[in-house]
Amino acid sequence: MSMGDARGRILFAAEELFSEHGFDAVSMNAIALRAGASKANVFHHFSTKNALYLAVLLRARQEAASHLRSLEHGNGPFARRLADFAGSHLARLLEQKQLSRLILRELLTIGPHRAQELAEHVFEENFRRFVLILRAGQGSGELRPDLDAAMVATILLGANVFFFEARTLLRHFRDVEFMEKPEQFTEMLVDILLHGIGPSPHPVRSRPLRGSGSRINRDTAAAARRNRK
Amino acid sequence: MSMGDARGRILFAAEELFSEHGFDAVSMNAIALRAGASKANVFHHFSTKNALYLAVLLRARQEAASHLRSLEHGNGPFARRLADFAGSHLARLLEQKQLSRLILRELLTIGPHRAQELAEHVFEENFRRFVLILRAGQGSGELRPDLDAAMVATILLGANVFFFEARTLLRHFRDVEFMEKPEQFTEMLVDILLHGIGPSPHPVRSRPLRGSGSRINRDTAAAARRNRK
DNA sequence: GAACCGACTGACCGATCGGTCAGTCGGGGA
DNA sequence: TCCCCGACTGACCGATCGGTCAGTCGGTTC
Repeated sequence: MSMGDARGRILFAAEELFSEHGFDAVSMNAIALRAGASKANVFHHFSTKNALYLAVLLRARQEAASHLRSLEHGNGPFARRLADFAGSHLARLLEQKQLSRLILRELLTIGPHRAQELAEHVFEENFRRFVLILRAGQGSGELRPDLDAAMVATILLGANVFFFEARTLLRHFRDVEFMEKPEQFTEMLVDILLHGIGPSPHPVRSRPLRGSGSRINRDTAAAARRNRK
Repeated sequence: MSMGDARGRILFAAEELFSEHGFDAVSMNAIALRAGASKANVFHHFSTKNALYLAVLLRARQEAASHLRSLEHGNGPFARRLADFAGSHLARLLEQKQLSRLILRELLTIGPHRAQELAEHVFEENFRRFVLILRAGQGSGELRPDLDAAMVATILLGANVFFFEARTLLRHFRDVEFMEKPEQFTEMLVDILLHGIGPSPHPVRSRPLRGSGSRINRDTAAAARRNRK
């Protein structure tokens, strides 16, 4: 929790508050209080409120980029890589929920100009990497070649993001039972995607992902977690 | 633009500003200016800033509920109903982007308590209605019975919401070509879902989803034919 | 006409906002 | 020893915040 230097504590407090309440709802005084510093000291380390916000955002981006870069381990079968990616991505959203919310908030606020910058410098690299995985799957015949790979990527990411951002809502729906089990969500998501994506004339449902029985393998998410560390 | 009474103009201005910048970033003065009224008059019609915000939010909810209720016309084949639902939902997100953003903003802010209220009073009804459509599809054999219907609903809604909220970003990605054509997005989405959802050995592929057998899915139709053999 | 109404306004309130400033303090280099 | 520098503070600034208030105005009712 408490980092040694005040600067770190300020950044941490700002990250918490900004992600929880948004930029305008958080005062520099509140940040200083939570960080255990004086307001003037906050301005000593960060020249303006906006500079502090940008510093927090920068950390979020770097964190996101570095983490997603670690997902490149993939040489296994396509289904496995897909499940790994989906599981890791969702797990990361949930683990770093403050940063995730921060970025989702940004998404709602930014205009076209900042969007382009954000797209090019931060997200496109990861998105493209994912798309390339999918294209590789198409090339090797493990994925329907007529599909738009970016489309598939969008669906998968969208499902994960929606799971994350609407989870406090979905949790209350009678029909929803998977909210407390992200791994199960990932598993079902990949199952659904695969059988829509699979190239074979018959759905590949009978073909096991990892050589176990006909049921969708229950431990892909666990495998993803294992692979990550 | 200009509605007759000042109260209406205030509500309209508030809706614009709140959805664009968020609650805390908008001052009552700004709302009054945009509405062409004095700040005191705004307080004459709405006792507090929060009351005004709630009034805007209430309108958004009612609007959302009434519109989704109009989607219940469904007696056609399952694939058609699914495409209709997805298409209408996405179209509505894009048409009413101010209200949509408003609600997405709320989702990021609310705590568990307000979430429950919001869930029960506004969204669950629509969500459940959609789930029932899916369950009906399962009952009539048009949809894989082993799937969690709520899960399928979440994926579809998530894809649409993500399309909406990330569209300023996605538009800049080289791999993404469908951002300017929501109908094409819906079509591909439903295609992917259907072939993952269809009952196992022979997926039900209803003919054209939308009235005209348009050029739209020459690729996907070809793939469907390929998959069938 | 008098009495009353809701719509509406400008001037004003205390609180809080982001940001500044002069100055205190402790540690390290000369 | 002196000096300097970065971390840090409390007191303070003008601007703006949400909200109040006394009062004006045009229309309706008796």
